Amino acid sequence: MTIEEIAKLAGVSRSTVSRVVNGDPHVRDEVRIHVQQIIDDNGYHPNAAARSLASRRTRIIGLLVPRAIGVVLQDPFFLHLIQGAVEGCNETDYLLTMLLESADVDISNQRVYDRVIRGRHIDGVVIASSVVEDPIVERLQQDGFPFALVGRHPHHDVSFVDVNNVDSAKLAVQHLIEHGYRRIGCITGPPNMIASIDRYAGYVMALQESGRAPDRSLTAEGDFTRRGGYRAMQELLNNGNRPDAMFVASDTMASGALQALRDAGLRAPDDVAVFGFDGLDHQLVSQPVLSTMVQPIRELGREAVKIVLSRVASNESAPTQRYLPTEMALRASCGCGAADAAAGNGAGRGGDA
Amino acid sequence: MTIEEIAKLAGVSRSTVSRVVNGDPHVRDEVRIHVQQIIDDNGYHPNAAARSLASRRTRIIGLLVPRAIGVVLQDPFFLHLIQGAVEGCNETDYLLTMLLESADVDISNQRVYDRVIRGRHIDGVVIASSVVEDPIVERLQQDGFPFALVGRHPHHDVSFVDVNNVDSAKLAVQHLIEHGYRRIGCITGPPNMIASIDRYAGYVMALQESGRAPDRSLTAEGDFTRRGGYRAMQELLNNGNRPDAMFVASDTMASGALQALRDAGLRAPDDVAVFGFDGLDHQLVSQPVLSTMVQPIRELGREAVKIVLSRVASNESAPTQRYLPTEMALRASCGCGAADAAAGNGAGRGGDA
DNA sequence: TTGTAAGCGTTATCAT
DNA sequence: ATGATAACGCTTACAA
Repeated sequence: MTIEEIAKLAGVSRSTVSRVVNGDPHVRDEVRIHVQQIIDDNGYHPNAAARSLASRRTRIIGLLVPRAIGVVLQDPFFLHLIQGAVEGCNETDYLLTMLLESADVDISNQRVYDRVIRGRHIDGVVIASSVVEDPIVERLQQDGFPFALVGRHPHHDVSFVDVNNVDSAKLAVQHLIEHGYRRIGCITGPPNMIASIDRYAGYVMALQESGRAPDRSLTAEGDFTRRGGYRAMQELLNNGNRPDAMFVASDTMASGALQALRDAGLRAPDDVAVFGFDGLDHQLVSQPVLSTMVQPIRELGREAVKIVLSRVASNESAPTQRYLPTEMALRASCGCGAADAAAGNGAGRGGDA
Repeated sequence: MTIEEIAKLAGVSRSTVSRVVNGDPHVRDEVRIHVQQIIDDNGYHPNAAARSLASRRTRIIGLLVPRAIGVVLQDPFFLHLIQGAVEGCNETDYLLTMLLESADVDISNQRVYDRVIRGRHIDGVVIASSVVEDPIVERLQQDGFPFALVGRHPHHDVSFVDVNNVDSAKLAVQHLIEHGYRRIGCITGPPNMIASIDRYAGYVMALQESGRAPDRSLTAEGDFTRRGGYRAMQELLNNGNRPDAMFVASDTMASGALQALRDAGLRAPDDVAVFGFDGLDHQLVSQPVLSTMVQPIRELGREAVKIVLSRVASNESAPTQRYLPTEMALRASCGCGAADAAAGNGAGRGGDA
């Protein structure tokens, strides 16, 4: 079935069929209905390649998931991000395609880049990486290809959407301080990710502003996985310098940390309080219920799509850098009691930067 | 940059450039090198839409991940499957695109289907669903669209790749029987998935062949998630009829079950032995080390891609139904001692069906 | 081995 | 509001 055949069947020109397909208002209702009928009857769907070639638009945007597929997809954070991005696309009649890099071969990733980006398979791309100095950002910038990051980027010319990780982490730690904990430790994310750096910075700032110096022996490095959080917590427990509270840079790690406490015969929050980050503890088996700093992850995904689309529409426009607000969810693990209610508490700046 | 410009720069016709780009051997080496040089110098990459339109091939295959994005992507099983599929594509210079269905709206999924499949965005599709009577299978069959399932399908006309879940589960349970356990329970997967049904069937067969009747009070239903396994195990422990061994239909669930045992103050394998399925316990925090039936998940992904590609190449060919072998990994949780070695033990039929 | 030319199925511009 | 007609950038017989 081609547009030509439909045109013939409907007794109109292919221009008219094209207009109907694309919702052009300049078609008589009578004609539109008739043509649409024939389209439906024959199960006609426009050929994507022909359409893209003629319109110079694919109506697809990519979601680039950087290497380490395993690590990445395992994190529930990504599920929400993806879901948000899919929603953002659906709302605008775009298609989302996940671009997967193979774990090992760097060359083949390069090939995928060329094929997909330079070959104009997609109109724009959302990048869910956010490691410091990801080379792909520069490539895209040079190619003048529309893109947006989920996770802030230092360069003022790069579009992104994020939460304010520094302020949010700081608020979380301040909350622990208000509880009266004296030895507040931290499990960080990988040191090459901006979110890790920012959250750690917030942790340090909160301590410093309350007149304390951060103690390196209370800090351990995780990798945003449950197992990483488990090991980091174990490490801290084994070095003989036990904290009475922990700020953990992700809920996934926090769930591992809680597990480590349990396995060590310790109780949270009585022996060690725990505060997480992300707001997806309900996806995990966590007990006690985790207190956490909630990010609007789905919104981040949607917003990233919106930004990309706006850049697709007009590539000349100024870059968009947007921060979405976070919210504290105070539950049992920080010592707030069994109350399961969330206390609203915007930490992000909100609105444009 | 278009092929035309490159041709002009190289002083050849665009056919020749096309031949070089596509690795056609009918080009003089001298010319090929010269043209390639110019291509590289100018960073030329063929336009995907134009290429597809002319060749009637997109060189993309889709990986359709059925609804419930959350449930599905969370399972490490999928990570391996995806990785395998990506590899299979890389090897053949195809692109893999993940087709995501939005969680809620059924209509939009339909739209995606039409746009992607009927619009010929992709040449073929791997379906990672495997729920009983997935309507999409029939749709694809009717449309004559190349596809392959990961997970067997009862219809003889449908191509798929799978392991023999019945036999494999049976072997696992027989192993538990050989250990001397008397009250062997089972945690199943969702009842609408073929893999669940088959594994449960294997469990029942093993019991029956050893002269026992399966006891419904020793069986609980999970959903292939860690949490689901946790709850199912709790349920069995609470009904007062404690098993001395468990066959759990996935490692993810098994890890939850082990957790439930620990939380109940029981030890594995001494109080309750546990045998898993999948072979991805190392991804999980499991203690003791889980005995499990290993599936070659990545191979399943690769193989599914291969099958789809062969059907793309010649749509007329007979459907391919292939079973890959499984392997028992006997570790501590079934009572085999701390030995971490894997005992080879092909359970699949191997080769074509 | 290389070039010529005819599509591939749309959209977009310009008349009417 | 509708219809011709010229792109869009490439592949692919077919000719040379």
